[in-house]
Amino acid sequence: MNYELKTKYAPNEIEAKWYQYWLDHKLFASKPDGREPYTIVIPPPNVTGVLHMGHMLNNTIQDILVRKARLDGKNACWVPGTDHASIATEAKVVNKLAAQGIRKRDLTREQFLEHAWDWTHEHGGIILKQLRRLGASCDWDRTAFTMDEKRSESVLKVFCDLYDKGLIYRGLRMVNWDPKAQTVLSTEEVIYHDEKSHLFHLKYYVKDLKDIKDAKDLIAAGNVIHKDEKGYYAVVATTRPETIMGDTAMCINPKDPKNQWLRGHKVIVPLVNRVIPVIEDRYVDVEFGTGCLKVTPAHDVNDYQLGKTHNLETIDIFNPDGTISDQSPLYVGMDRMEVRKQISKDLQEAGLMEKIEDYENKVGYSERNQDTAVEPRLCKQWFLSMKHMADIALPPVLEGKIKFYPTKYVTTYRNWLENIQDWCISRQLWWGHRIPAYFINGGEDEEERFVVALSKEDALQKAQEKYGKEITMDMLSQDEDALDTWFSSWLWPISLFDGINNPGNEEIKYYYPTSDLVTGPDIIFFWVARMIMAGEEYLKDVPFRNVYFTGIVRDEIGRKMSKSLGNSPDPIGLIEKYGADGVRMGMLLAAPAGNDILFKEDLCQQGAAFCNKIWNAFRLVKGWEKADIAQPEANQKAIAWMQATIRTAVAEINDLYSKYRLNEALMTVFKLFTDEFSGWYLEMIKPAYQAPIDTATLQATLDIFEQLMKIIHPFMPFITEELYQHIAERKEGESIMVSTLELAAPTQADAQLIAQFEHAKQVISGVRAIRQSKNISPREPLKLETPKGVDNTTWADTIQKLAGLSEITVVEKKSEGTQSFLIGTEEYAVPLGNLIDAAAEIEKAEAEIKRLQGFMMGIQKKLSNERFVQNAPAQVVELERKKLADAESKIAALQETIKALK
RNA sequence: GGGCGUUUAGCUCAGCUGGUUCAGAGCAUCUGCCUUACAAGCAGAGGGUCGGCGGUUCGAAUCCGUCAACGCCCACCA
Repeated sequence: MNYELKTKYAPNEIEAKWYQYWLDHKLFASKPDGREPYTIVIPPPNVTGVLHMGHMLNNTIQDILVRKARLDGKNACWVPGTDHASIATEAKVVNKLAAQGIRKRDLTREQFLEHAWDWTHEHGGIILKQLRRLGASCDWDRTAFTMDEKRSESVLKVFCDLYDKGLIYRGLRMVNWDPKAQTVLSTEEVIYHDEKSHLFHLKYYVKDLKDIKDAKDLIAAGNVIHKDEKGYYAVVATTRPETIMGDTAMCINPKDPKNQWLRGHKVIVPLVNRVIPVIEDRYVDVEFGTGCLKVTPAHDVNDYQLGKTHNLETIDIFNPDGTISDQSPLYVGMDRMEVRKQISKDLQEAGLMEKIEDYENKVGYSERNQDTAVEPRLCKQWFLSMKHMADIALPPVLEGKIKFYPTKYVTTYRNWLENIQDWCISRQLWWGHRIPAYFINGGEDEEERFVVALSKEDALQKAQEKYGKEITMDMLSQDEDALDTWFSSWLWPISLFDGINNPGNEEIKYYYPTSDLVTGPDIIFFWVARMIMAGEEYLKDVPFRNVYFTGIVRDEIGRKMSKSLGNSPDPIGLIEKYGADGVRMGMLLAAPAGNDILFKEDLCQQGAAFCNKIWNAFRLVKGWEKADIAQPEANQKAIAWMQATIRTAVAEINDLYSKYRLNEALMTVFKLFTDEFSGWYLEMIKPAYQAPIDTATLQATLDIFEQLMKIIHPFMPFITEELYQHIAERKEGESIMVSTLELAAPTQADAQLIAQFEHAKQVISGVRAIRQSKNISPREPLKLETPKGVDNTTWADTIQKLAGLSEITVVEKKSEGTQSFLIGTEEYAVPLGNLIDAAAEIEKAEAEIKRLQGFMMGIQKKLSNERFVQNAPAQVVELERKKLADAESKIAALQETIKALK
C-alpha cells in the first residue's frame, strides 16, 4: 500500500476516480431483495435544462439520504430521469428554429417533432451528467424520461381510464391563454404580479336621453348624474380600455343609489358606437369606481359569468397571438398592448375619457414565460374533474400517513385541495403526449363527436359502436393537442416501476411507496399533490411517506438566484474550485430545514477546509511508526472516551436525520471530527516527536477513523471513500458506500465518561488561558495545584500532556505566587512566581466578586419571596439554594486570593 | 381581502411540553502562536434587555393578547 499523501487535499482527480469506480462496480444499482427498500424518485429536471443551485441543494439532500440509507443496510434505490417539460422545451425549439429562419407554422407536426427530438438528444441529459459531478448515487441504469415508451404508454392509459371513469371531460370554459406560446395554461401555471397601471374612466353616453325630468328627485335620492354638452353619460372605470370593442353590456348594481337613473337605458360604447343594454347584477361592487362595470364576456372570467346569466352576446376580439381580430371594428391586427396606448390617446382626443388615475393591479403571467400577460379566453379544452381526486388525496396527509417537513405545508395543501378547481390538461402544443382522442370528421357537430382510445384501431371500433358502422378509418382524426407536462409527472413514482402498464409487478410491489420525496414548495400543487392523487387512484396507497420541502436558494443578500440577475454561481465551476465534497458541505451549512438558503461562496471554502482537515488528520495517523510496546493506560482511556463520544454523537445525528435537520446533523459531524477527534483525541494519543505508537492504540485509532469516515460519508462521499481505501487493504469492488456502520446506543457509563473528560478539558483550558494571558510558551512546563476532594487522578496523565505540565500536586491550600482559576467551586492554581501581576489580579478578582454579589442578590430576592418557595417545585428551590451557596464559596475563594496577593 | 410563517450575537440559525449559572452553535471579529498532521491551522477572548408593548405565573426567549417589520401562499373585484 504505497499511497502518497500530499499535504494538501486535491479533490479533482480523486472525485473522478471514485465516481468511475462506483459506476464500474455498479454500486448504485438496486434490485429487489430481502432487505428493507429505501426509495427516492428524483424530481425530474427539464430534459434540456442545465444544473443550477436549486438542483444542487435538492440533489445533495437526496444523495445524503440515499447514502445514509445504504450505510444503514437498506436497499437504497434512487431513480433518476428527466421531464419533457412541454411548454419550456417547445419554446426553446421554436426559438432555435426562428433563429434559423424557420417558423413553426410552416412545419408539419412530424417535422416539428423531429426537430424537437434532435434538440432533446443534443441537449438532453446534460443535467444528469452534471449531477454525477456532485456525486449523485443514482441508479443510472434506471434513467427514465417522461416521454419514453413506458412512461408515454402509462400516460395514455391513464387518460383513457380516467375518461372511461367519467373523470376527464371536454368542455368550453374561460381559460388562461398564453398568447406567446399560444396555448392554454392551468390556473396553477398563472403567476400574478402587482403592476403599476392606470384606471381609465370612460364615458358611455346614454342612448336617446335628452332630458331627465325628475333629475332633482333622482339626485336627492343619491343618484350621480353626469352630463356634458353632448348629453348624459355613465362613467366606467377600467384597466383594460382595449377590450371595449368586445363590450356587450354595461352593468350596475340594482341596489346602487348612484346609478338608479341608468336603469333600463342603453348606452353607447365609446369609439365603437355599439349600443349596449344596461343590465343589473348584484355582482357589481357599489364602491368601486362609479359602480358602472363594462361587460366583456369573451375576455374576463366574471364578465363571462355575467354574460351567461344575462344571455349576452360574446364578441371575441383577440386572435390567439394577442392581436386584435377582425371581429373588432377597430385596430384590427394591432397588438393588444399597443392598442391600450393607442385607444387611450384616441379616447382622449375624442373627448370620451373623463380621467386617468394611477392604479395598481395584479396581472397574470405564464409561469414559464414571464414577459407576456395571460389573456382570459373562451375555448374548448380537456379537463380532469378534481373533486374525487381531492377527496382521495386529502386524508393521507391530514392523517399523517404522509408527513410533510416542515409541517406548515399541510395547511397550504389542505387549503388548496378544499378549494380545488378542475384541471385543464390539454395544451396547444406538439411536444408532449398527444391526446388519445379521435374526432369523427364530417357533419355539423364534428367537434362533439369523438372517442377516446389507445390506438386508432381501437378508436375506430369504439366510433363504430358509438356512431354507426358507416364510420371509416379515414374519418378519424386525432386531437391535435398534447397533455400538460404534469399529467405525466404525476405518475412518476408509479410509472418508473412500470406500475401502470404492468400492475403488481415485482418492482412496484417492492419499491412503492417510495420513502422520501425531496422537492421545492413551489411545486406542491403542480406535482406533490397530484402524485398523491395518482397514487391513491391507481395503487390505493401513498406515493411516498415523507416529503421534505427545501427552501429557495438565494444569494447572500436574499435575492432569488436568477439568470437575469447574474447572481447564480455556476455549480460546475464551484465543484472545480472547491471539490464536490466542499460544495456539498457549503450548500448544506446554509440550509436550515424548511428555510430559504442564503448561499455564500465562503461556505464552500469552509467545506473544502474541512476536507483538508480530514485529510491531514489521516496523514498524521498514517505517519506514525508502530512498535510492539505496552499500551499506556492514558491511551486506553482516550480510546474509551472517543468511542463513547462517537456513540453519543451518532445517536444525536440519527435523531437529526429522522427530523430531516441535515444541516444540524452535518454540524454535529463536523464538531465530532474537528473538535473531539482532531482537537482532543489525536492530541491525547499523539506520541512524542519521532516516538513510535503502540500497536493497540494505532489499530483502535484506525478503527475509529473508519467509523468517522462512515459517519461523514453521506455528506462527503469522495474524500471518505478515498481514506476508507487507505485505512486498510480493500478488495477490488469494496467500498465505503456499501459498508455498514453498526454502533451500540450510548450508555449511562458513556455519559459519565464524557462528563468526566469534560471536566478535564476545563482544567486544560484553564491552564492554557493562563499561558495565553501571561504569554507563556506552550513548551514551557508549568505546575498545577489541584484542590483536595476532587478526582485528580483519572485524567492526570492526559491533563499533564495537553496542558504542558511537569507535575500535578494535590494541595490543602494553594501556595503563594499562583494564578488560579475556578471550575465550579474548585480552585486550581498555577505557580508563576514573579510573573504574577498582583494589582491586575486583584482588580479582576474584585470585579468577579462584584458580579457574583449581584448574582446572589437576585437569588436571595427569589428565595425571600414566599410565594416562590411555596409554589415552585422543591427541586427548583433547592437548586437556587445551591447556586447561592456556590456563589458564596466562590466569593470566599476570591477573597482568599486577594488576601494572598496583598 | 383571507391564510401561514419569521423576528434570539455583525451574519446564518438552535433553543421540544415555561425552572439544570439558559441565553447557545457555526461563521465573522479581536489577541497570541509558522507548537514537524493541517496558517485551508492551533490556543484564547469579546459580543445579545431573545422585534415593541401589555398580560398569565412564584418564575417567560419559551404560554396568551396586541402592535410593528419582513417573507410566502391563496382569492374573480373591473
